[in-house]
Amino acid sequence: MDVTAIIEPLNEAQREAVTAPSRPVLVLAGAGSGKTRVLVHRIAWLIRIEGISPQRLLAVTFTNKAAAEMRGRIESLLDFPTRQFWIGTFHGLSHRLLRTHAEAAGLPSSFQIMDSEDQLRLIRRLLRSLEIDESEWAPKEVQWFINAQKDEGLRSKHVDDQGNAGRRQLIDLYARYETVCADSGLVDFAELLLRATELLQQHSDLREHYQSRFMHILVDEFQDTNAIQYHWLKLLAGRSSVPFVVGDDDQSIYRWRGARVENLQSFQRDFSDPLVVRLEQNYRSTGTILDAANAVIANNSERLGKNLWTDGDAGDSIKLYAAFNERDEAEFVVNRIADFIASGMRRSEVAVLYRSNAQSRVFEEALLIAGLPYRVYGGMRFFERAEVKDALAYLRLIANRDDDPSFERIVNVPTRGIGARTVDVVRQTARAMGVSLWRAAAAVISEERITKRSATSLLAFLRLIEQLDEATRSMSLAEQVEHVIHASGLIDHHKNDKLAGESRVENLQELVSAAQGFVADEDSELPPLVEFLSYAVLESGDTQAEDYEDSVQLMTLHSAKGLEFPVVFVCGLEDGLFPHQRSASDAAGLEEERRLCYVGLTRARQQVFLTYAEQRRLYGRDHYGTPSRFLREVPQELLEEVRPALKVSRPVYRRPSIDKAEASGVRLGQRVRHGKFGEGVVLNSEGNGAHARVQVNFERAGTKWLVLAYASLELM
DNA sequence: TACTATTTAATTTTT
DNA sequence: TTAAATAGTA
Repeated sequence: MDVTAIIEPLNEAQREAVTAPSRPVLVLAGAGSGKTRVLVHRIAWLIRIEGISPQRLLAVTFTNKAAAEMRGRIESLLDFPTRQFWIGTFHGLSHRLLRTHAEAAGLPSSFQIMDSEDQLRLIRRLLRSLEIDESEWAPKEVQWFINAQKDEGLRSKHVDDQGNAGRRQLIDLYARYETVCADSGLVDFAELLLRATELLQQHSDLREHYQSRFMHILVDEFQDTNAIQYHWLKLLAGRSSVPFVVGDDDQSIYRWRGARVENLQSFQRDFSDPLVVRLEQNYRSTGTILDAANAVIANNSERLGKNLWTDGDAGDSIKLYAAFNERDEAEFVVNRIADFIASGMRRSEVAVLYRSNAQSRVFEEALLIAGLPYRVYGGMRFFERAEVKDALAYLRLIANRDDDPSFERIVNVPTRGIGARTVDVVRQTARAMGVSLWRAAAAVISEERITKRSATSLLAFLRLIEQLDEATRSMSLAEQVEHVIHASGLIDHHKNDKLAGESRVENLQELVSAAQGFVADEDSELPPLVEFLSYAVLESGDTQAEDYEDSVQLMTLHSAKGLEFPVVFVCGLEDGLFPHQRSASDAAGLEEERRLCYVGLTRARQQVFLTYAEQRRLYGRDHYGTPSRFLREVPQELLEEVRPALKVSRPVYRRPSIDKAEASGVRLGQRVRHGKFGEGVVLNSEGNGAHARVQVNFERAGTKWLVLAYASLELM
């Protein structure tokens, strides 16, 4: 392979990035500007032209999907296996480091990973054992707190209580949580990163080893990195590695889970003399779509600045539909989809995007009526299904008896006469003795702390696990799984269930297939089972098994990031829904919503439809919203309002134009001042014209409904 | 222990 | 509205 094959398909900016000399590179890659191509070609360039050994490259992504795609594209471009080459997610690579250096990291060699659900269960159990009322501390909040600290790189001992008693308790819970995890040999997702970072920080020999090994470190979606990930990168890069990061500040939509766009700026400060390349030529969308997206995002401040352009056609105008209510909205969308399909388009070429998952329902119903197959993104993944997790819990307990969450999960699944009282005694004993539930169970039996009958049941459970371990020791992984799902009684348990039993049994059998298809690392000294269990957590599988049927794509704006479709519907464009009410109170939140809108628009290749509903049923109540402010940010000349053919069934309703809604000036989240009640925030509004009313939450006077025409509110 | 009634809370998501 | 979690009952 010569230079031309790598360079030929690139434009000038892409070429500049791909062929950059050995110095830090920051690629600001706009939507649809070929960022994956740049990463893949950069790697090809480094290997083929610079002659760098693949072992000396590290490529990091956020999702397994992105990692797999990159791997695939490198293989097809270079026609060369990428086995020895480190491409993976932050979590996957951290996991690899921790497995390789478990001892140095202070972890048992057979440590296991908890997913968020496991983590939440563990926290719930912790709160219960401390007799902390869940109404005082919602387990979710505690979980959020702990993860947020870890994402910032902080251990419980590092967190400042700021003289706040509530915070002090959270920190205390964090500390106890750390102890429980350590005792059970469990590691949560954030812990993978934090622990790996500490490993590199505390062991200079390892740090230097990896720093000199990885000559080049490539990072995808850099705007999504959080504090610990950035720290991780800096440690791995050291002084000698050359970082090559690709990101887009305008597509940063994960600030709420710790992502720091500022890392883009920090990068320019922390790495000397970086080359900054902007990819602004877009190969995806029509000129009209790009103009609209550029105009919307221009309302954000503190951008690094970018303007997408295309040398393609302007294309069709953007269509706007003002629906009467959410059902009318869905009907409109589905009718349009039917038109597109009638004109020869495939169903999978159309995507319906919305802000929150709850919105999918109405679209699903309408698609069902129209007989159009669809696929909803998100939801339960294979390895997250309850029955699959039960089976995995058996396997985890076989691999590690101290795994308390797994013990709790299956001690009485299927029911074997071990009731809540028995488990309670075991829990208390475990706590008093400072040992795992497994050891405590043995003690409870020998010390006769429970009834004879309970003791028999509990002993039978302990024997079962021991037997499963012994019986499967010489088996292959798949045989092992097969044996466990039968001998544990799980299969029979679900067979008895008439309702959902059949699919559960199928899923358990699917787990055997997954084990069969799992290729364990040849070099690893760990049992394949331990590796498989980690794989199951880190790569929890697809939301749905590949459905081969051509179907309309339904998803949230968040999950649409990185995808593209010829036709895109962005729905529910109402203030309060999109931008979401809960992001409306501060400027940063609003800007993130706007970026989300930008992401939505730039998913489309040919045609964008924007819709909003004047009336929307949410949580059983009708809401009368104003059209989203983002609609007003799309230049009028790019928009074409679509009106439905008049229908008899439709109530006669004066549809306020967007401009009129703007004229009222009162929007959700808007701060207002009232002569008598003082200052407050607009929570809700309904009606129009002289009847328009708004609900305002006043700081001093509480929540009130006011008629706009009389209240004379002052906008702030 | 399993089923039923009641309460509660409700962006966005990957690992 | 509705789904999920919890509390109460047979």
